[in-house]
Amino acid sequence: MSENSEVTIFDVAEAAGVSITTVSRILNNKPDVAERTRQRVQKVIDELGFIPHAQAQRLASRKSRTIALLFPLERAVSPLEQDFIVGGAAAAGEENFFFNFITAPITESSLLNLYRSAQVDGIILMEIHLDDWRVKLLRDNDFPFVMIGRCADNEGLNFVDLDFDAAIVTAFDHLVELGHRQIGFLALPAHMREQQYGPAVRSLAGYERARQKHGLEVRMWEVNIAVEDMFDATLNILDEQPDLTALVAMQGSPTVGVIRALRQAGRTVPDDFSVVGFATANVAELITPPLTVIDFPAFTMGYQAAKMLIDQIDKKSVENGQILLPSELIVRKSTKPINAVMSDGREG
Amino acid sequence: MSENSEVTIFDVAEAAGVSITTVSRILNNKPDVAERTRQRVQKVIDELGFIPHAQAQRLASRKSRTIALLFPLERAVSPLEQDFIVGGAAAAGEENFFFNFITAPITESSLLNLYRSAQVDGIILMEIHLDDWRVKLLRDNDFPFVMIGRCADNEGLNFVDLDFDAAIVTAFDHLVELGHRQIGFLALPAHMREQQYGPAVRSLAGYERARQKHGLEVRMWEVNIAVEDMFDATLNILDEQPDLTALVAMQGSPTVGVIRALRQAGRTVPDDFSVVGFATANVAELITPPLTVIDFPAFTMGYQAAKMLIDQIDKKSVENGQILLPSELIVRKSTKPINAVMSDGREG
DNA sequence: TTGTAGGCGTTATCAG
DNA sequence: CTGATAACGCCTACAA
Repeated sequence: MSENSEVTIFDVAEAAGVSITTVSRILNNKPDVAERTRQRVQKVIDELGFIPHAQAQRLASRKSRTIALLFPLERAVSPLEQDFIVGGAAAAGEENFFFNFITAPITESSLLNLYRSAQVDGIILMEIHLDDWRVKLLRDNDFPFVMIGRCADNEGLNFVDLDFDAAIVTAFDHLVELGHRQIGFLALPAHMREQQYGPAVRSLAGYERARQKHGLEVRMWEVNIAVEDMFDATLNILDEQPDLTALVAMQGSPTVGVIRALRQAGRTVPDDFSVVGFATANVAELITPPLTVIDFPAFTMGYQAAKMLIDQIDKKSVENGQILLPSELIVRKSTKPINAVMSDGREG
Repeated sequence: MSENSEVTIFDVAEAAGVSITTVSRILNNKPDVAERTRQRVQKVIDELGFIPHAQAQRLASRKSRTIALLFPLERAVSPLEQDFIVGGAAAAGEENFFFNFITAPITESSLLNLYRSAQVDGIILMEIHLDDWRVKLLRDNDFPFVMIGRCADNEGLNFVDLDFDAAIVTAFDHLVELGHRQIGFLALPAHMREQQYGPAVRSLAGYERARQKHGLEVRMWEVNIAVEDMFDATLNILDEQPDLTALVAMQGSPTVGVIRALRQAGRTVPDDFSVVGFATANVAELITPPLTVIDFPAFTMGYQAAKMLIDQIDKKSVENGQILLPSELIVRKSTKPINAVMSDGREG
């Protein structure tokens, strides 16, 4: 194999005694080539170490074979979502697509330019709001994209999302089954709800459903996604409502703050108090005690979103373009039946 | 602004009454254009909503303005390194470079093809071994790249790495200063050392230095990077050497397994036993008690590597191409002076 | 300061 | 099944 990186399709054609058209056909696995010719040319390609020039291919074919994930760094979302990246890249790699990872803040024109400049064939959007300007823009311009998350109206849109509503109901079902009745809900911060951030709104709806389903009182607080804030909030809450025996929290890994506050307040998890969180397996295992959670399959979500997007780009159609992942409860060591607990929070 | 995405440089030239050369000059901020002309043409560009075709630019200019991070998924490295991605992408975005994130397994030819096919202008390599075939290959072919990590011989190479050797010494200094003398070292697994994985080898060297500096006995074990393995190993170690009062661990977040094992063995951290780990702030805060660590600044490392690579590509030279980050000890709640502890591990 | 002309390395169309 | 030839959209000497 030659080391010459300047070999072009012309050189191959000349050396093989065919036209560049034929070489191009072979490069792109077109059917209309004689098997003998194919083999002869392929041999020359290998001998010369010819590698097609990606940019030239993209210019001529008008396809970039590149997708991008828009990852809004500035919103400082939970590290839960980190695995979207890895999952998306893995899927793109399998399909021989390039995976662009973009963290720069996006504007209307920069978003459109991504397509107009032919840099990408499609985009994965995350941090979706119920009424999302990016979604409108891309849909109106008929640009291929897939959402991780979903809007209020998803007609004709492709997405993969977790069923946050059902997830919260599942969490409450679990606690009620363990005998808990005084259960608090730590919702995402108010500004997320106000901005109509999907998970914030839907988890709240789930809470309402769960509450009514089990006839529970309203015990809900909106808390920032940070260990300190979770810690402080929990102390205050215990102070106000010492009869609580369990909490469900949306905030992911910072839920460790809840457990620390409980310990400081003299409540042991899970003996005196149960906690259900929201996290990937990795994080849940780090927390002490290992956290019973609604699983957050970030890798899978990124993976499926990328696959779906590539389908959309290649085939212009997707078999199932709306994947709503069911919530899966993983019971670890932070929840326990209440019957071992007295109403004052001490062991019986 | 027009919405027509089919506007080309020809249309702009025609509408502005200039040649495409002039338009090109303005697009690329070349100096030799009359200010009046520039403004007139710029106005037309805006009015027409012209966006240069990225692939065409790349083909003609022979530059992709794209860098890639090769992230070896199969080796299942610690999640510490996840933030390399975000840091690298942030830096690339600032420099107007595209950031390709590649997780597919790489071969000699696929690595070379990345350059030969003109898909990328440069690469960030991670998981560097002292004698790394990828490094040799890229250096021999004179392809731009930067390492996160470093080889044994780094002559003429660019990298950003943590000083693992010094880091371990720092950790031991801290413990010795607290009065500890029976200190164990949980090294990275043997296969990493055998494969000459940089951090594995260098942390071991650091351990030897620290041991001799302080006149400590050899108390070293190679342990897998997994909570369970850390847990089991710690129980065995405590059984063998009950006089231990502190451990230094290289494994990152799974070090939580050490703390759990200590608790199970009746040792409380930090009252009866001190632990120093290796982790990012995020993870260290999740562990209970919050872990005293050598900080692992993954975001910064990814960021600096990308900046350095882009420097190398643009200017063909780098001012300081070998960044060895000093180790920074962050004292949290998992270490404590020994004088409060009796030799049998109970409080005095 | 501006324009002309010739690539850049492919793919695609249409004849043969 | 194969081959000219014209795009693809832009950049870059070189000339004016």
